[in-house]
Amino acid sequence: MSTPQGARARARIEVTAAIKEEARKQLAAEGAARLSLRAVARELGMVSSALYRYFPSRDDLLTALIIDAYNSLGETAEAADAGAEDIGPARRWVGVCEAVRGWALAHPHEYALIYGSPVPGYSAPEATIPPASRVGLLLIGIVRDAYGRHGVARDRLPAELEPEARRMAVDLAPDLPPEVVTALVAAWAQLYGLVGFELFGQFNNVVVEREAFFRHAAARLAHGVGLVFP
Amino acid sequence: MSTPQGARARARIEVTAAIKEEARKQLAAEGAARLSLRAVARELGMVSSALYRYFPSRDDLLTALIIDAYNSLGETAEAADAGAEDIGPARRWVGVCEAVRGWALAHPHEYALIYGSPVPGYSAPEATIPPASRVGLLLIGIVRDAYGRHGVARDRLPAELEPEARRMAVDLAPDLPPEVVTALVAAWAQLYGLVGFELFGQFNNVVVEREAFFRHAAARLAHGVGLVFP
DNA sequence: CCTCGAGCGAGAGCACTGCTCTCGAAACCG
DNA sequence: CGGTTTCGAGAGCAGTGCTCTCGCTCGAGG
Repeated sequence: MSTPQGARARARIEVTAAIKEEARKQLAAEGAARLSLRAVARELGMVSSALYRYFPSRDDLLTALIIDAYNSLGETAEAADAGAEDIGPARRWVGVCEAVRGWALAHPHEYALIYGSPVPGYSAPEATIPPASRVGLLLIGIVRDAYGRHGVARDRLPAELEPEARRMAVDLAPDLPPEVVTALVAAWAQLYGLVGFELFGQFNNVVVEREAFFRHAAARLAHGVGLVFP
Repeated sequence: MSTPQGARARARIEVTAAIKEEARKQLAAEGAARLSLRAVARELGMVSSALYRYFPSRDDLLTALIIDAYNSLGETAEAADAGAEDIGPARRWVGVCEAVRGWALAHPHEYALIYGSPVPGYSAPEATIPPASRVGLLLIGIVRDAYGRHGVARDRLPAELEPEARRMAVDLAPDLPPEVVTALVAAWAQLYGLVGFELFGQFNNVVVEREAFFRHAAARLAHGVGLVFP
């Protein structure tokens, strides 16, 4: 599996990678909607129909880019948290949030591809689910660590949400209290609200010092899931 | 201005409205990226070039739809809050949030148009700013009312954010304390994170009882800006 | 070693898009 | 009434995703 036998198989891998690379370049430059199969093929010196030997449709190419983007974001977030166990859970949380924001600012079109409006008529295939979960799992892990070491603050759930909260806890983090898991899921979504508003221009003429604003908001999110600063 | 003189001016208004209506229909059915000028013209029994007498480009038509969408959302939110002064600020806040979510679920493609990834190469014109502000202003108004009547909970800002917080307060709500305005702006963005995640499928296989989950999250947002339930 | 099928690139072509230009008819205004 | 503006129709351009066919070439099986 790691060593393709023939020259043909090797070429296929290389061409596939070259297509993705060129597509990613166009995505970064122009955005998903302006990504053109023909332009990618042109840039690679092939004819557009040849590209269909590698990706059955434009959507499949986009899906490959989506998976790569999720993994790139996940890797960035994980790298930011690596070896940071001793700075305390709240700081780790804020660090991961800042890594997500930083990645989004550096790759706006890729961020838009995965967290903006989904391409119309396009529904994410199964293969995107694990890469898409990486940041969420990382955040869960931070709270789990905190819960195990110093405990976390908790507040009560309304009765109507208790069954759902228990269900989410079983699915996502059976070792955490349901009210914490609920807060975690909400904070996860809210994080992307903050990033998206900054990225998509909703903060224009509203927030100027965005980094400081974001850091503070992320710290409040941490507080909301029960993490405390030492 | 209210009574167009000639039959020509009247016809122009009617045709413009018909174009927008048909475009909105296609937008709702297929999404912004698949909205086609030619298809709109075809459906209206005109030829595509005729449509350019009314909208100089596809982007201009989209802009008109964006403004309408902002106004529709704003109207819905304002209607939900109308005459609700006596249920208390926290309940009013949650009510407005639920109205936003309800509108988004009812008009997913229009929501994606205004709060999803911006159309590539497209930057929002001045004319979209006032309609886009309606929900934000409504939320500010609720907190202002609460502040005037019973006061709001406040927590401290980090030093690095104080100048920015004061600046935002001057711009948005000079009568509110800067830390409340800061929390308000963050909550405003976070609200759209919650709605967007639900709408764009990020909650699939994660959150099931979405209405109850959202109500709870919105209540926590209210708490975050200092509103308390009676 | 040779052969035959599978993989591959090129090219033509289809149906579609946004947009421009021109032309003739209709409506408006002095 | 006459001149000007406004409008719809049509043709056309450059671009898109995608399909199909045609040869060439590579490589696995006999």
